[in-house]
Amino acid sequence: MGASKVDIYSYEINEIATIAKVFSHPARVAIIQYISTQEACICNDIVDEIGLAQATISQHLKVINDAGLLKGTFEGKSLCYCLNVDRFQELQSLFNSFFNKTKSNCC
Amino acid sequence: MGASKVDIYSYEINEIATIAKVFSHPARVAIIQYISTQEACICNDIVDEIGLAQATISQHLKVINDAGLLKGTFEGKSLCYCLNVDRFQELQSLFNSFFNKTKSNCC
DNA sequence: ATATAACATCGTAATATTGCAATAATACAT
DNA sequence: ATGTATTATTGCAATATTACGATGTTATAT
Repeated sequence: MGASKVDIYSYEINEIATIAKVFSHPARVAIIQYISTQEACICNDIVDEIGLAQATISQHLKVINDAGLLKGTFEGKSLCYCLNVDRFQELQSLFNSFFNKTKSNCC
Repeated sequence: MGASKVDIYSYEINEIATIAKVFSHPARVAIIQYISTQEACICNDIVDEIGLAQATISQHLKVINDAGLLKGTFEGKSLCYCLNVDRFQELQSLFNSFFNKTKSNCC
């Protein structure tokens, strides 16, 4: 086992879980936070900033990117990672609408 | 490896990741949503409602409970699982404050 | 053309998660 | 005390995730 039974849940439920998974690792939260603080499109300070190997950071960046959270401009020899604020806010909205509609009235 | 290097991140970052992990599995999202819809404290319909074995549901409930999201009253032979709305809203606030402070100004 | 710099990808080892059957524990009823 | 119903725990197998070194790839600089 070890595989989630994705097919038995609704689209919305899987969507929430997928979003949450992106933020479920501290390295990814740290990367997202760090990227957002940079005024200029600075790149591989991420590796220096966070104490993980370049391959590992790249792996996490892929997960973040797959969620649509990166907006990169590719200039010169260094790629540029920026937060896709529109998408970021979209995820926030999705999460909030899930939270807002989940109100218990028992106990 | 496979173990997250938790010690290299700030408390807040680990907190966000820990919260997100609770919601990162569709079964847990479904359980939380289902519990919230029940007016009375209904219990092990969860197993019938979601298509997983009782042991698996119990395991997921433990994760949800460890996050402080359950408020149970123990009456009769069946335990009662209710959503702890206060804690739920607390998590929502923590998440939102993370999202609100993460605003990119690049690209 | 070669070197270098910055990322991505591959392969692999270690750990975590998911899921279930079997079993234990608990609370109530008889 | 014994039986029954409900939930928890244990043990195990399968898969996923995390992390890193090694190697590719791509774009510039010389």
